[in-house]
Amino acid sequence: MQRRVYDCQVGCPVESTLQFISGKWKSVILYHLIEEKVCHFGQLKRDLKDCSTRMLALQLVELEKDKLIQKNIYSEEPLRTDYTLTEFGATLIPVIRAMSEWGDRFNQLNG
Amino acid sequence: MQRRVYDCQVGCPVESTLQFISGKWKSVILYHLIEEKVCHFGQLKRDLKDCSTRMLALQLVELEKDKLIQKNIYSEEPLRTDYTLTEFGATLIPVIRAMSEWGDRFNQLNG
DNA sequence: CAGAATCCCACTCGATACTG
DNA sequence: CAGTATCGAGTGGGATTCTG
Repeated sequence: MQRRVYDCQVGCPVESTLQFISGKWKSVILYHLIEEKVCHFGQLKRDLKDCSTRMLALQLVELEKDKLIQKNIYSEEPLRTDYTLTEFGATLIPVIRAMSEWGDRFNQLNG
Repeated sequence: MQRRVYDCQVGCPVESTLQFISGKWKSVILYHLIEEKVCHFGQLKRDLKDCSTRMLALQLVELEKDKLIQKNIYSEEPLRTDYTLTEFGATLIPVIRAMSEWGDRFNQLNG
């Protein structure tokens, strides 16, 4: 689950952005976090039907490393965790929003 | 270079969008086409420094299959081709724009 | 519930060489 | 110039099992 290496010396802004959101499920995860504010692991697991447990965990780790999301652990039984956007992650809202709006329109036109 | 399989029955709009732009270099190619209107193969090759010839060709084929871009062939010597956005491809401009704007801001703040 | 660890195959994708 | 063809190493990522 390496982040892709884009050459950002040349300063291509799209490549810069991709470094953060190009992971297989990252933008979908961010989308759900934007819509639902707070998400548990199992909930994301259900939302992302085709994403394996392993993949979900890996993507969450990377998003957290990149400071886009924050993981909150509650030491209860049973174990409980949730994820929220950080302030930095929230700066991506316009990007994710643009993607979801395009997808919504596409879905409307194509059933 | 398969397009990724996201479950779009559930209608996640972000997944719908990703079906079109999640290829490794697709959004970067679209970005250059938006900025420069018309691009030749060799020009894109130079712009996308870390993208191999093979990858560039594959991504262009997929973008064309998806009707996002149009390939125009001129039977001259030497061979000449160029690529432009289709109308459908142009509907993605807000998405790509959002990505490039975020990347611009990020690059400013981080050198 | 929320993940980490292992296994392992299919596919990705770069390098190289070739074509019209 | 604008690609295609072939080869092969590397890894992405699913399935499964295990832990606290």
